[in-house]
Amino acid sequence: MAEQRYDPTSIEPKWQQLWEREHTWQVSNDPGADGAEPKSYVLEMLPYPSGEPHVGHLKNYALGDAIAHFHRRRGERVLHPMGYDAFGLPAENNAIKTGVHPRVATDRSIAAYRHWFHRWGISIDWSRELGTHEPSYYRWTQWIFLRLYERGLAYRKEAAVKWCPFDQTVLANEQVIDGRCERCGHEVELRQLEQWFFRITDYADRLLDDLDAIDWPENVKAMQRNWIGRSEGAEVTFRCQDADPAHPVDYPVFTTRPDTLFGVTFFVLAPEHPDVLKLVAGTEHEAAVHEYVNRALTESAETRGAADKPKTGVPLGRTVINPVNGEQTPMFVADYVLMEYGTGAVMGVPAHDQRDYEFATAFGLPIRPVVAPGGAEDPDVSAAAFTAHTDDERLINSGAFSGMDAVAGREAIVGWLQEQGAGHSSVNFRLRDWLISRQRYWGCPIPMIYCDTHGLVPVPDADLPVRLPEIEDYQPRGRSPLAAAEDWVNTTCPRCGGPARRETDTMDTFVDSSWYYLRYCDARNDTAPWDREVLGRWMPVDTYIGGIEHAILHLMYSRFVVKALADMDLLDVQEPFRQLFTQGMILGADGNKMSSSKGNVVAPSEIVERFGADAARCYVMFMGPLEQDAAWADTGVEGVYRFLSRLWRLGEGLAGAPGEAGQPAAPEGDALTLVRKANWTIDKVTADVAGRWSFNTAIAAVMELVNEVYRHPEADDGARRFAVATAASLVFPFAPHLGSEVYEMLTGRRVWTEPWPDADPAMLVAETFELVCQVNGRVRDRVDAPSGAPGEELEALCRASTGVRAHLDGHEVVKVVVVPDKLVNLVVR
RNA sequence: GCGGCGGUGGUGGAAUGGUAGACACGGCGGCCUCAAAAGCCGCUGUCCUUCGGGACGUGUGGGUUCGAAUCCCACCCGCCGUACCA
Repeated sequence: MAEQRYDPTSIEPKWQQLWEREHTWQVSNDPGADGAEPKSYVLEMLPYPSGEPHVGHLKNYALGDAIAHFHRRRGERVLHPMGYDAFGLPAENNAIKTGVHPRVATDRSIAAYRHWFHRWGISIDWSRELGTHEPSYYRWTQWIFLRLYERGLAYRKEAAVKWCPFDQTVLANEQVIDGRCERCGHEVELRQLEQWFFRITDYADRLLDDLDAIDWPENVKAMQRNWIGRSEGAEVTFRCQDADPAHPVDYPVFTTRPDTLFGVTFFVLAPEHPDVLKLVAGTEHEAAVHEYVNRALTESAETRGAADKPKTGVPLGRTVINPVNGEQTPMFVADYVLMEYGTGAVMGVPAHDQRDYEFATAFGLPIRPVVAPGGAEDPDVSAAAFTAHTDDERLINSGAFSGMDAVAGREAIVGWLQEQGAGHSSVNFRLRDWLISRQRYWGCPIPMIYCDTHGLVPVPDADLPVRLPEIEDYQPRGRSPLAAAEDWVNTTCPRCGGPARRETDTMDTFVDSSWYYLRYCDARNDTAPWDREVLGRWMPVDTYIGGIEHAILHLMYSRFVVKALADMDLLDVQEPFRQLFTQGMILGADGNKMSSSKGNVVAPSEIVERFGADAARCYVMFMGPLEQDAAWADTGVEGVYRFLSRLWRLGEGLAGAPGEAGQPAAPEGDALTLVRKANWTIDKVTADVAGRWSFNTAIAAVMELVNEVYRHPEADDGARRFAVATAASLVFPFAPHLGSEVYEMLTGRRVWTEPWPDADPAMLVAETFELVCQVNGRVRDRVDAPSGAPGEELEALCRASTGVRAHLDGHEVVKVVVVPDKLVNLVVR
């Protein structure tokens, strides 16, 4: 007889075809008559279709699939859909290079992704598939834009914006990394342009506060908190009278340290501050200030932003009045003050702020300490003083406030300012509004029209979608390529019918992906983006899985959009993603990030062809903790393949009399050992998958069970069959084809219709256990002891063991610690 | 600076105050074979050993505890995020 071998190339297509034919993973929006099954919405971040999927995708979707399968078999109605984030720059840049329409290249990639998701056996409800570039989808992206516009949450304004000279488009703050374009790495420039924004800053407080209510990794929450950057402090008004005594001008500043107001010795405006040039017009300082401002404005964000750069600036020859003591304080312009944060003006307190200290030192300005430990009169004003803080910080040199505790002093000073009308407590955020317009072709058109008579007019809902026109030339030229599509641009005003022009910018693709998980709930609705009631049956996403790189951008934008839609009474959740899981990266075998230039890229297609989808999937789950980065090892896949082969061969050897794979009634000897091990495995895998997402140890447990079956070839077939069927059942979420195959061989049934097994509590305990015998906390022996034996009995067994007796000689036992069913520790002197 | 995470065999990792190193890779030995592949079985933290066992061992130094990889304090190193944010 020829030896049978595990052959994934015949097993896997068989099950894939069956699942496709029977739409096995399709789920209805109708919960059914009883409606008793709890829902579970399991979602992996949708892919950007480019070329073919890589191993990171394999891990992402294998991971989510295991969760989806597990929940289904625990009796939940699971929504597990798929779509494509199809608009975006890479396809467009490729079009510029090759002349191939971005839609053609994108659809080709989508086909490849779809193919591989089938080939990997991912359990997707394909009836809800979508692409964000389809008019049936982006129609509703535009619809959402219009709703935001109506609420005043989408608006146009001119602002200094980040411009990528290579991609020829503006970028959101979040898309600028270290002063460079997130996509192409080119240094960004600042440009004064009129652009579309979403008013995400209106939601800053809620975006911050609601983080406490969601089950997300701490580092992601921390990153979002950081990005939102809430600072509590005060706004304080400094008045400038000497520029034009008849018309004094007030300059408010934001400070987190109002308690240091008496320590202000200078006052600084950002180079971009609109009043800088006005203040020096016609004075001896004008030339120097002009030169300084021009240099600052042309400097790249990266150079200017360097924190270790020495402080520079020039005096304005003007003064402002410090409201707390009436002092005339000299004004400067300096590039360490940023126009985009606070008011673009800063009060300089060199004794209590590192940057102000550096500036004061460079310009010979006085340094006046106003807070000191214990109220000391002559405190340290060196740089070291910034980091040394004590519990007892008191105000000094602060007029009537001197002697007060710093915290109380802060409140007192703000209260006084408020009475004088010179300030008030205030909260400042780092978060800026979301710049969403892009001067590029391959995106969702912004549904707005410019009419000569009526100005900005929204496209009526009935006219949606505003379709992306066909164009010949994708080359960006500082304005949207859409502007060249004259037939499309020229339209009529929806209000008066007069000649009008369309908005030619497209939306940031993060707008497309900020709501796709809502559309899945009701993906084929063509009268509305979703039915609110249907949405209510699925949202929020219970488990969201993706890479950490979206910690800020996508996840913050989605949270904003959901909150805005909730405020419009269009849906009923405040947060889109209840639980978030961020998976670690798969690195190349050399431990580096995979990249074609390093030649360390692992193509999942090759792995799947050589070892099968199940082995590939199991391996990426087995590599280590899912949230951790891990380096690829070919030998690791082989090891997992070996394990699956062993399981398959066991199933093959036992197949023949299906239907008898339940737990044997009264197993003994080897059979009992196997039945116990199987139940232990059920318990372990269930806890590892449900409780702590520890898939590597779950798979290891099934390996142990398989090894145990090999170790007991003489056990009766009933017990072996039970153990092997259990292994197949438990491995199914990770290796769905093999799990299905082996389970069917043994039982004739489909494993995914079987409920997730429950461990038999009676089989989780044995009549004896290995008692660990310790002396002074060190293991000296191990003996068999009856389970549930009383402490005295365990102590006696421990004292009697040879290993312990050798260490008891001539010593007095002063204490005995007994851990039932585990160990005895004798403490001796 | 600030915030988050981590440091365990040759390697990936396991161990949520109770047997450190599960499982897997790699390595060594054996069986099967004419041979190989595949497969199966055994050994594999370090050092010492009279072969019974013993000592040491989870970044470093302290502490708490009968007992610490795990908790506490201090420090060293690494990774990730963020930063002239007033």
